Amino acid sequence: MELFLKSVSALNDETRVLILRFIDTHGECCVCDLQNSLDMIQSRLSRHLKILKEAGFLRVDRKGTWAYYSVRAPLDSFRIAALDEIRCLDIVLPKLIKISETGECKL
Amino acid sequence: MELFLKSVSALNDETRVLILRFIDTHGECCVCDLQNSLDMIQSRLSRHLKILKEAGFLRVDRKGTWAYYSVRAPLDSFRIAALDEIRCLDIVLPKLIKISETGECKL
DNA sequence: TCATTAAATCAACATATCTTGATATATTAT
DNA sequence: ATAATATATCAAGATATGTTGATTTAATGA
Repeated sequence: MELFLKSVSALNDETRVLILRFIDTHGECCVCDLQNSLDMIQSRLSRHLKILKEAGFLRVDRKGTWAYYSVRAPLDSFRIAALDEIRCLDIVLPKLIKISETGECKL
Repeated sequence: MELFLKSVSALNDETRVLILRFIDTHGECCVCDLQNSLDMIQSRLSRHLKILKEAGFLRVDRKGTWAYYSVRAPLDSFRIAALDEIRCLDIVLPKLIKISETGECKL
């Protein structure tokens, strides 16, 4: 029950659904690119990424000071079903802004 | 997005997961039997049944003063996946107490 | 009509969750 | 070591959600 509710409560927020959809669409993203792309302040984004990670939807790969988040694999059947549903949602997805690669990332 | 979040937030409560699992296991139940079986006060139960119904998981069939709730059919793929997951949860399920049929239902 | 009963709704309070700005931690470069 | 930067965490306030007891609504039967 606990694990199920952890998954469900992670999905129970419009911001997190957007983040999950964004990373699922664009693949591995670092936090500063997510900040720019999604126009979210850092503490807010960091909080939601943590919740999605602890609920089993995302994984992190740290390279130096950067943290790259991507969809965890493999996912169990329920999380796959949830992600499938999220892929079908009619969301206006912001463009990916890759500032991290140009070295302009100064937030 | 709205509909998805409505489904998800309906699942985001231990009480409602229990109710859904109980009705899924025992089939159509009237509110007073649910009160007795699950040992919940009436307003609490009524609230959660309403949320599960509006999220598309349950349907109601009224017969006189009684209201019989059952799992709605057909369910879409996401709700089916959620229900499948709930069926696998290790829950201590209370016994069904059918007071409505013996006419002892006086709460 | 009036009383009874099942179920729904309301109001008040308690608890949980989200947002923000400030602070802390950790890594890299000078 | 020091400074700068990326990310994480904390504290405070605002909003949402759950619980309870009281009230309302609707159907039945005397």
